Amino acid sequence: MEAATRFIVTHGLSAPTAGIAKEAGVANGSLFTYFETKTDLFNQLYLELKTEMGSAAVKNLRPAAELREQCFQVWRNWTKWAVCNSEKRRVLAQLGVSDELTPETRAAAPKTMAAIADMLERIRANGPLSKAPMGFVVALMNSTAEATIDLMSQDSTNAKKHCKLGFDALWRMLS
Amino acid sequence: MEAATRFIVTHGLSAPTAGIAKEAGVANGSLFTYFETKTDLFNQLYLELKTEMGSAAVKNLRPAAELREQCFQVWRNWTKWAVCNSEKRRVLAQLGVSDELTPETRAAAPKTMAAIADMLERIRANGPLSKAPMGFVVALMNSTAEATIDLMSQDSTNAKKHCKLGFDALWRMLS
Amino acid sequence: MEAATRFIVTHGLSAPTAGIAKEAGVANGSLFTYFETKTDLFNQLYLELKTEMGSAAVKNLRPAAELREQCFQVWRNWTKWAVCNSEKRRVLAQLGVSDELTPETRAAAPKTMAAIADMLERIRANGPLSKAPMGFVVALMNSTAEATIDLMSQDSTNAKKHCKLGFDALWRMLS
Amino acid sequence: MEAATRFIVTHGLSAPTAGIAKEAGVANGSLFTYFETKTDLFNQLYLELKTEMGSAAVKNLRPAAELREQCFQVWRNWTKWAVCNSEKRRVLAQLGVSDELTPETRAAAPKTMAAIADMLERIRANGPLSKAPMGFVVALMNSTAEATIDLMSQDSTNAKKHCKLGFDALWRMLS
DNA sequence: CATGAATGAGCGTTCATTCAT
DNA sequence: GATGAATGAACGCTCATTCAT
Repeated sequence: MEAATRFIVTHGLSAPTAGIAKEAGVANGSLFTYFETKTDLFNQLYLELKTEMGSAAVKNLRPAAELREQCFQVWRNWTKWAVCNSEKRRVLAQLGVSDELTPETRAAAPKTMAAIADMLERIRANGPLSKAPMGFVVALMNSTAEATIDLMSQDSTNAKKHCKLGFDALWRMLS
Repeated sequence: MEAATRFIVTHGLSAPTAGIAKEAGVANGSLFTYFETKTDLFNQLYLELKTEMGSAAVKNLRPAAELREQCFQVWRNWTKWAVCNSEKRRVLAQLGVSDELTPETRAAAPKTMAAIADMLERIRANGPLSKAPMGFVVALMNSTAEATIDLMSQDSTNAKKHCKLGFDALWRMLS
Repeated sequence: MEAATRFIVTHGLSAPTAGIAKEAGVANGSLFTYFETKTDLFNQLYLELKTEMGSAAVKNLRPAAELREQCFQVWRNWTKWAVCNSEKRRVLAQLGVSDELTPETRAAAPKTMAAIADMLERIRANGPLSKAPMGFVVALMNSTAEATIDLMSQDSTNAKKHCKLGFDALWRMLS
Repeated sequence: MEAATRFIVTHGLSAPTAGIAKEAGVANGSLFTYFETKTDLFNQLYLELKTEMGSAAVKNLRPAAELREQCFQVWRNWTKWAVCNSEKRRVLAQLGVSDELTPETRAAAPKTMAAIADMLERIRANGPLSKAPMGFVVALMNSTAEATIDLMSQDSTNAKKHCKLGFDALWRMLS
């Protein structure tokens, strides 16, 4: 899967399975010992990366802390992971918009970020978006994060500042 | 190009050129009279759709009006166009993340929304994002719009309300 | 199709489509311009050969002649065609037992030999097989012909004699 | 080999060796401890089935009995075995026409039915086929048997009657 | 310029066979 | 001897692109 991530970053989702196998140092046929089809590989990879990202985001989370502080912690974790794992993030983005993901995968994806959704739910409840659907709020957070991560990656010297900048923007929206 | 849009929506970016040609009612070979390669078609299509969207967004814009009102007008135009032209929007999204777009195309894309960028520039100047790079602000507006449009499409009965909801969220971020 | 026949004779039904295409002097992809799939090619080829054989068998048939004479004429035509077109016959045999033929093809096959079946029907009516199902009588004739053709091919010097020998055996069975 | 028979019936001769091994309850690699190649397995299987059929056909044969009666006994044995072992018969048929059988196997095959050939030889000697090659007579008997077995299998209620019907047809040819 | 048959490189996948354990 | 993961050649089929008409 690491090999797949590496190879997809440079060759896109149309990367030949043979190339992925080679990158992994195995014969092309061997790939199909582990994944029934290329699509299957993509789906598993997507969930693995998504889960990793979700786990990274909730590290060191103190449930007792203030909501704003909790959220900022998640934000810091999340953006840091994305900046440090830009390949994984890029592949995640590509897979997310591809039409290779099965409905099952799409359905399983939100569960990897359930803890964050819970937190967001509590934030939303008392703010201006109290009547907006959760999906919308999640989408807003997601896309604000994406923009922030892009900015942090482009100008990594000021990464910390940008991180805060993005979070403040998010918080203005939510509360 | 209309045919391409229609066909790509249902078949994805891997749609055979022969299929696009058939949808357009011409011979498969004829397609290559107008576009050197499939990639070329994609690039031209992307710019055309982007331009159309940009033009739609600035319709009826009154430069004399208040900034907030101007921005809301753009927002209404934009989201309405996207809801009414969901096929075009979908294709635009697919092309945007594809690795078929040339650097030239990516460079030319912002110019289609120059008027909006100008407006955004003025809004930003006096707000909390005054020190953030323009690209970041544009990305925020873009992604907020995307989320809003999704919401409006899913629940079109309350489209107007959702449009306002999204705009308010955006405005909170920007000012 | 001629090329397919030639190539299948030497390589069996597992002959690569690329080989068939090359034998035909076209690119491997071109084969699929004419036949949707390899299976499709096999089905069409089967019916073509079967039809050709059926047509050959009923050449110069005089409906006014005695039944025995008519039958002998068919027999002579049939065995001669088979001996002269041993490649086609061999491919026909291979296709006949393969599991590539669709039910449609199997259903269409008897129609190519309808005239012979009619004749056989009249012969059977007054003989010892009057109560046997037509399918059985057809199978008997078929297999007797096969054995005869093999004999004629192996020892072509006495082909004519063998042809008569086979026919007499058939006639003894039928009448 | 039983497993191979079972598996080939449902999957054809292109059945994966892995499938055959699984059906036999052994690891896929183990299959190659007993058979050097897949072709080798096919050849051995063919001879085994052929031998079994030949043995079944000559059961309870009384050399003292009249030729016709002896032949009928063989005929009854043979058709009964084939009807009761339709899987084996089907596989035998598939193997017989496949191009996997080596010349050695083809050469060894007749020996499995030597006793029947002997009997047939004596029948032929005094009949209308006295001058026909033995191979031809064997082929006739074979194919008549095949047709009869098919009929018996399709309409097993009247199996006995069909058996007699087929034998009478054969006998008319031979004597 | 329009056509559409022809091209052939390239892909995902299969499977007989090997071999380290 | 038994295992089953690993192998890699081979296959059927697709499709962007070409070009003679």
